[in-house]
Amino acid sequence: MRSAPTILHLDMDAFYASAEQAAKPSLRGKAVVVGGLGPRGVVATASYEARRFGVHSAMPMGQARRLAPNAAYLVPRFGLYREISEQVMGLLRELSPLVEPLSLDEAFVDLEAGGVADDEASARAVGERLRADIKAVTGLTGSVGLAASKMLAKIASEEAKPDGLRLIAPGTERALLGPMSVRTLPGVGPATGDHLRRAGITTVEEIAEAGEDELVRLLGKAHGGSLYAMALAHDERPVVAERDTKSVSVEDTYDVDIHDRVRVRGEVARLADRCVQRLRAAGHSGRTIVLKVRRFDFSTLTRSETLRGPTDDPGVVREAAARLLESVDTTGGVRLLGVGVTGLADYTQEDLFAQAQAQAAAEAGVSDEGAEPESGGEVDGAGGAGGASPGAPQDVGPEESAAPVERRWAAGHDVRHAEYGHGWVQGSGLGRVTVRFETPGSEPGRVRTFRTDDPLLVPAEPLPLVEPSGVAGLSRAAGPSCAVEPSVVGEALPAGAGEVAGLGERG
DNA sequence: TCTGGGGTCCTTCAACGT
DNA sequence: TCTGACGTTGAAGGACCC
Repeated sequence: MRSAPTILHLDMDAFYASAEQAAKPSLRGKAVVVGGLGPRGVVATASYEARRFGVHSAMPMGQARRLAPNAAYLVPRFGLYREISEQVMGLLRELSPLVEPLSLDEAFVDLEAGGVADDEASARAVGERLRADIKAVTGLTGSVGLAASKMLAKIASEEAKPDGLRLIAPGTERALLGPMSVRTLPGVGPATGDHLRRAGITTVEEIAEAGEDELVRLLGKAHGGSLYAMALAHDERPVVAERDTKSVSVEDTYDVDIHDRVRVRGEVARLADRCVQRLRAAGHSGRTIVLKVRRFDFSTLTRSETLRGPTDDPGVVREAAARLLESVDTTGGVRLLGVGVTGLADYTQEDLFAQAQAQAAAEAGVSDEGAEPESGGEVDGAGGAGGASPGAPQDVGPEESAAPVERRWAAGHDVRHAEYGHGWVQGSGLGRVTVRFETPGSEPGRVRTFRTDDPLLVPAEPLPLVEPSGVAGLSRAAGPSCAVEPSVVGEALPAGAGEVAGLGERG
């Protein structure tokens, strides 16, 4: 363990919900819940106002709605969150080359490696400046934990929430950790927590007292050993800036269980294609295809098949997934299907095959006529199903389709109206869409309702939460006027005042 | 209205090669 | 030729995290 608290853990406060509140002035100070709005959705993030009603992450959305019926319910906008995240990660990288992002809203930073802090005072100063910079650049708050190890820095940031900074001074760790619940330690979830509780262990101190042998007996070598070390505040894990992806997968939970075997096959093929798109976008291929099936009773099973070489061919993945499906009984219905690829490589078997062919041809002194299957020199799709070269997705976006598509307005998404300007979808249904016209820098705006096919209404990109000048907090007064008098089609939706519904999402 | 989506890591067991 | 030990790999499931 290092002797100074120079590991920093940053955790943005209620990130998705805070981003939505920053983007939508009318939601500030209100209960906001972000997550899947379908019948089987769960909460991704709840604002602190919503948490007062008992709403928390991973809670079924139906339960959240019962607890906080008047909260604003929004679908996540990962594009927006990713942009904010990149700004935040940029600030972290100014502190040190060793930044380890854990998710869009969380990261570790090795301050010592950055040469910006080597003792308690300098670490604290860096942490406070970082929080101020994040606020200025994004308009959002983050909590900072500082300690001598990753585990302790994470615990510290948790203690600092919301909008705070906590430093755990070296030498005080054991006393601090001792009375805490075992669930505080990373790697202790509901199952391990129960396991330990049945053995009479509920606090970190009791783990330390039980001894390593007992922990290993209870939880196995790897888990027990690491947990015992953590209980003693020993955590030597380094901050790792670059992590290789190990697998790529996609999965869908269906609003209603699927019973029709033909439909199941179709969904698996569709998921296989989506998975390959993601795989290619990441510049990977993979050798092991995994099919995941969650049945009507929530039992989950996986089937996998390892190919002779890595592939990024949609046809090959589709066929493998279809073969795997044949060994699964889906009578009774399935609620979730997933397709994944592991054993990743950054080349494909087809690449190697082509290389070998080209090499053989060169050595034999023959031209490459006939040996080159595609003009670009890259080989694709031994199965013949693909057609696009790697890195060039063959699917065209829906905007290129000539046929008119029924317009869907997702709750919370940005729109622009030719007359009223920028706003966001507050709800939709029954052929109507309700829009609140406001921007991050404006006062809370007014609500208008339109027909869903109103030609003056178009989807829009999210606006920056803070004016690009970087002068935070000063831009509010100069917000665009939303006081345009209404000449509005239709009336407000029959939802209660102030309620934001996700009607129309997911049908 | 019970229980998302995308990951990582670990454990157990079986098959297989040496 | 048979057998046991051992390591590796693959398959499946479970737990955990954000």
